[in-house]
Amino acid sequence: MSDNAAAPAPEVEKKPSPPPELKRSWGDEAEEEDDKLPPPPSPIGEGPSKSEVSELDIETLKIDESKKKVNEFLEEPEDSTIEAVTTGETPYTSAATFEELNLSPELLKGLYVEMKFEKPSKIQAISLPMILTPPYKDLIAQAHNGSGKTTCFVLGMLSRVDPLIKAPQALCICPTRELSIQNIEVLEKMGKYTGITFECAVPVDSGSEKFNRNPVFAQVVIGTPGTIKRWMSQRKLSVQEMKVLVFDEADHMLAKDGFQDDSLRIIRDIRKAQRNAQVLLFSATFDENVKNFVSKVVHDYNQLFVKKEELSLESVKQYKVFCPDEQIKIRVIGERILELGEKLGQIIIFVNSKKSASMLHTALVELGYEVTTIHGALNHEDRDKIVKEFKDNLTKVLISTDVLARGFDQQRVNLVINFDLPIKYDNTEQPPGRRVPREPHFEVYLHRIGRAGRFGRKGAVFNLIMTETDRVLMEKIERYFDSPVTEVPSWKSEEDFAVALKSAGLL
DNA sequence: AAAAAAT
Repeated sequence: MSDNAAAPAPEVEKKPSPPPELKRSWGDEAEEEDDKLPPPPSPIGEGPSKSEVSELDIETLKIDESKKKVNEFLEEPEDSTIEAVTTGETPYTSAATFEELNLSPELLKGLYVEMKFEKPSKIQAISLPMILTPPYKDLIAQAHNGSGKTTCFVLGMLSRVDPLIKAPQALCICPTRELSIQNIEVLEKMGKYTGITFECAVPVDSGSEKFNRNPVFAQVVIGTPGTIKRWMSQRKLSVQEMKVLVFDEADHMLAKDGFQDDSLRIIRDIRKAQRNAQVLLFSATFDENVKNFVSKVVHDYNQLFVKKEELSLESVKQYKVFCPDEQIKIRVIGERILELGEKLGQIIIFVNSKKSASMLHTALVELGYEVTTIHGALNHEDRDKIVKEFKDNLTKVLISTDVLARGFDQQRVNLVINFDLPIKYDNTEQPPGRRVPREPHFEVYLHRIGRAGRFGRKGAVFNLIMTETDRVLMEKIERYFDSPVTEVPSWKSEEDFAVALKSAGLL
């Protein structure tokens, strides 16, 4: 099951010595540490960029006097990107240090020693008091990609668990098995000294999952909707002691074309047993529709939002390349980008369909490039293996469907390629026969490019534009985020790509 | 028409 080896809580150690300067180049790191992740660039949570760190000085949150009031965050003006709305009488004070949060010494040790955190990142400073202060209100929290959302809710879950109660008390639901596993790994690390038990609720391939699995005693459960629902309906997962329910990628989990039905059902069942269970919704994106809907799902809630124009597009340099046909798109990837080989970090190439993934995989392999591919039609074992190889830096180029668009965290990825632009398919309620012009999927676009430039590192995206439709989609994306995408003048020019990557800080 | 999860 999990980490039960509760070491007798040693003294919480003093903060670790200041982190190494992060001036070394990406390539250097990759060569030196084939096996390990490079050290995080900053000790601040999953922290903001370095520049942000130095000026980060979180002030007291305003106490809301009336029913519902908007607190513009009292950061330096240029830094005031997070807007908080609180309800009720509870005053919240932004946490400048982890000590202020009344965490257990064991949990603090995990933060300092295992996670190498020094003080809360901005989103953590603001959201953690809201999560941890009674009465435990629901929360809708939006924050930038790679800004430390995961650590927020993992820390939230760990600190709300009563170590003495050996039953599930916190549940986190994620859209994919990959994200569930990743989140479990964070929880394991952060909670290492707490002795809090956990289990990952994702489907397993073969017969290893017996007909009659044992009831879950783990205190924290993280997994995908189907498996969690099954465990609940089979009475293997008790919700009697449930205190916290987290939805990672909450906008997708509650979207009609996402996991809305499953999610609502799980919320309902938990609330039936525990009326006051706290519901936490986290995502980098909440479009207006979803925002409206989710506000009906949560009860008395606080919220944190970021303007879409300010959502993480700064650290990732965006490019578009016009390619006459599909063959050229493939050649651009091979001859213009993958040729640069060792000079680049890891790369994810996003496609819109499994078919597209297989096609591209075959084509690139035929051209002699080493790539691996992941999508939902592979068996679970293979998926896990491909992700593990990529995370261990054993493979450099990963072709993926949107299964990895959200949340996937691999710090060495600094380049994303959109072989296909993300499209919305849910043009629902159209009169028959009427074709609606294709819309880009803005949220997916943002999530995809958020795979590069994690933690304020440099990153770039190449959007391969082939048809007139692509061109229009690209324009809409630029307009939506109010962020121009630089054109690579000619797909034929190696120089043009080198210039682009240099300017993005990757070469 | 897509993807994902799972039945």
